[in-house]
Amino acid sequence: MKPTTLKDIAIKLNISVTTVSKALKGYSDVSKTTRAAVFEQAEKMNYSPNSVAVNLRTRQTKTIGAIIPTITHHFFSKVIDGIIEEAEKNGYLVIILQSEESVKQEKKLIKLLMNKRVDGILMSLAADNDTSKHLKKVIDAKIPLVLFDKISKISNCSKVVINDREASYNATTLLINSGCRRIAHFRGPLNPQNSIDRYLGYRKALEDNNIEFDRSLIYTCKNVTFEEGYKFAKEIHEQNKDVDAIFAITDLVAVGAIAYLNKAGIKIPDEISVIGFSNWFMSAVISPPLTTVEQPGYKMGKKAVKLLFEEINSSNKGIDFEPKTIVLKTKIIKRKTTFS
Amino acid sequence: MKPTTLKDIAIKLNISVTTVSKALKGYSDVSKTTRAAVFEQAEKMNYSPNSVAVNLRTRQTKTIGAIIPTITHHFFSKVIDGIIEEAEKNGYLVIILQSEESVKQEKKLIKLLMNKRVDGILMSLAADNDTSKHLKKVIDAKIPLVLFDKISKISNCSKVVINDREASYNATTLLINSGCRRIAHFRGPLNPQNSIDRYLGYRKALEDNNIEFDRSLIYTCKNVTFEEGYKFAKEIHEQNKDVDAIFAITDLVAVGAIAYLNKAGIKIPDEISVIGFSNWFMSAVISPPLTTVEQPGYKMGKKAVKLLFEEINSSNKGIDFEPKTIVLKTKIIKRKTTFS
DNA sequence: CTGAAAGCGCTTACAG
DNA sequence: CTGAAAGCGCTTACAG
Repeated sequence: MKPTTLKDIAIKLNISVTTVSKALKGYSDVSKTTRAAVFEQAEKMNYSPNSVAVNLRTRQTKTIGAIIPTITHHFFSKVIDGIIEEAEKNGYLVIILQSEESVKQEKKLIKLLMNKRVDGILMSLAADNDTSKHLKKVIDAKIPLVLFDKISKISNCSKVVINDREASYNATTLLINSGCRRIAHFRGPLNPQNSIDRYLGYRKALEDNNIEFDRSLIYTCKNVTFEEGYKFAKEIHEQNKDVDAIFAITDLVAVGAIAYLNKAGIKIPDEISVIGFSNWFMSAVISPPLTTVEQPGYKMGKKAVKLLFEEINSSNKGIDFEPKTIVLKTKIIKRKTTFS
Repeated sequence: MKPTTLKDIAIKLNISVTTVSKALKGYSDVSKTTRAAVFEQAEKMNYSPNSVAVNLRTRQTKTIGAIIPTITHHFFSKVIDGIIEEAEKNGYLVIILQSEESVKQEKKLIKLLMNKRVDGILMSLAADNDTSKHLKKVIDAKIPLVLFDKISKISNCSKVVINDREASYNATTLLINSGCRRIAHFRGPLNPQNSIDRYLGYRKALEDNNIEFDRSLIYTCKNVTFEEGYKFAKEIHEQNKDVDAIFAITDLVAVGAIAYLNKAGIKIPDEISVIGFSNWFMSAVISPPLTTVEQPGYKMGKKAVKLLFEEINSSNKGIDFEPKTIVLKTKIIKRKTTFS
C-alpha cells in the first residue's frame, strides 16, 4: 500500500535505480526500449515521485510561503488568488499563513516557513509592525522575500505596492472638486506605511487646495472595521460637526459609515459624500454604491510572485539580485456616494 | 551561508550527529552538560531543523492540502481561515489550491498534492463533478480525505456538511409563513449535491404547504453569480410573472436580484421578498439587509481539519478509521428582505 | 551516556 | 547505453 518507488520499478525491470530515474526524467542516454519499459511499468505501478526526496536532494522545495494579516478580507483573498495562480503556473505550491495583525505571530510563522525550507516568502505586514528585525533574518538567510501592500520601507527586499499617497491625494481631490470643504478622514492605525501614506495624501490635497487642516476631523481606526466606520459617522452626526465628506481608509470602514448615515436619514452624497479605498466586492452592491479607489489585488499577487521567481532564479544561478519595487496603478471608480 | 546542519554542530562540539539530534529532541539519555552545550551551539549557529529531511525520514510532511473552487468567495475564505488556524494549532501547514470549478483541474491538483506527500487532503468539490474517480484514487492510496460543503455522497470518506435540504426547507417555509405563494427559486447548477438538496428542500416546503410547484419559477444559475441574479430578477419583472418571493441558492445571487429590484423600483419585501443562503459579509450591509441562511464556514473548516487529524492519527497508529459525517447546524438570519 | 550504521527516496557526477 | 556510489539532512534501533 506504500507508494511505488524508483527501486520498486528497478527491481521489477531488473535494471538499476539510476536508469529508472534517468528514463523517467527523459535523459537522452537511455535506450528507447528501456525508456518505454520504464514508463510502462511506472504507469502500471502508479508511480508518483516522492517530492520530499526530490526536494532534499535538489535543495529546492518548489514551495513558497505567503503571510498575510487575514484571508477573509476581500482584498487579500484576491491577492492570494493571484499568488496561487501564478505560482502554480510555474510549478510551485503555496502555503498560506495568517499573522492576524500580530508581529509576534509573524515571527513564529517565518520560522515555520524557514524550517520548511520554502524557496521564497511573500508577505503583507501586520499592522503592529514596529520592527523589521524578523524580516532581516529572512533576508540575511538569503531567502528571497517580496513584500506587498503593507510593507516596511527600510527592508532591503523587493516590494509591490500602489502609490498610496497619490491615490489618496486623488480621492481627496475628487471630493474637493465636487465642492466639499470639511472633509473628515477615517484613517488607519499609526504604524502601517499605507495608513500613513493615505493620511499624507489627504493632507497634501487639502494643502494644495488651500483648505485648512482640522485635526478634529481625523478619526483613527484601531482595527479598520465596519463598526468603527459606523461609530465615527455617528460621532460626527451627534456632535453636529459640519462635515460634508468622509474619506475612509478602506471600503469596509466606508460601508460602516454609510450604514450609519443611511440609518440616520442623512442623504449621500447630498449632505455628506463618502469615498472609500480598495474596491471591495460589496462596494458595488451596497446602496448607494460606493465611490472608491480601485486597488489591484489580483495583479498585485501575480506581480509579487513574478518578482519572487526572478529572485529565486537569479539566486539559483548564483547571480546577485537587486531588489525592485513595483508601483501598481490605481484608479478611482466613481459611483454614487460622491458627485463626480 | 547555507543553513546550519546537525553535522555542523556535531563537528564544532566534537560529538556525534546522533547525540546532537537526541539532545535537541530532548531524549533523556543525553547528559545535562552535553545537552546544554548542544542547545547553546545550536542557538549560536542559528540552527533551524531541515523539515524536508525530517519529513523524508519520518514519512510525514506535517502538511495538508486544501482544494476549493475559489478563494475569493467569502464563504470559502472563512472556511480556509478555520482550516489554517486549526491546522497550525496542531503544527501543520496548509497548501491552498483552487479548482476553479473544474474537475480536470481538481485531478491535476490532487496529483500535485499526492506527489507532495501531504498527510491529508481537504476538498470542496468543483461544480462540474460528474465523477468521483479521482477521489477514489486518494482513498485507495490511503491518504486521509475529508470533503466539506460540496461533497460527493458516494465517496467513502469523512464529510462535513450542513443539512442543505432542511435549511432550504426552512428558508422556503419562512417565505410561505409570511404569506408568499409564488416563490421563484434561483437554483444552482444541476450537478452539485448542495444545489440539488436546496432545490429539493424548496420543493418539499411547497408540497407540505399545498402550494403547487411551478416549473417556470425555477431559474438555473450556471455560474452562481451576481449577474445571474440580476438577470433572472429582470426576466421575472419583464415577463410580468406574478412572483412574490425569490429564494436564491446563495447570497451573491440574491444580492444581484436585489440590485435589479432596487433599480426597477420594486419594493422589498412589500412586492417581492428575497431570501439568500450563506450569510456573506455584504448581506448585512446592503440595502435592504438580506435575510439569509447562516452557513458556518469558519466552523466547517475547523471541523474538517479535526476530522482529518482523527484519521491521520488513527492511520499513524495503524488503526482502521471509520469515515464520519458531521452535519453542522444552520440558522436563518432575519433581516429586512422578508416579513418575519 | 555516546556513537556507528542504516535508511528514508531521490539525483547526478563518474566509470565502464 | 547502464549502473555503482555518494550524498541531501535527518532519525532511530542497536551496540557498547
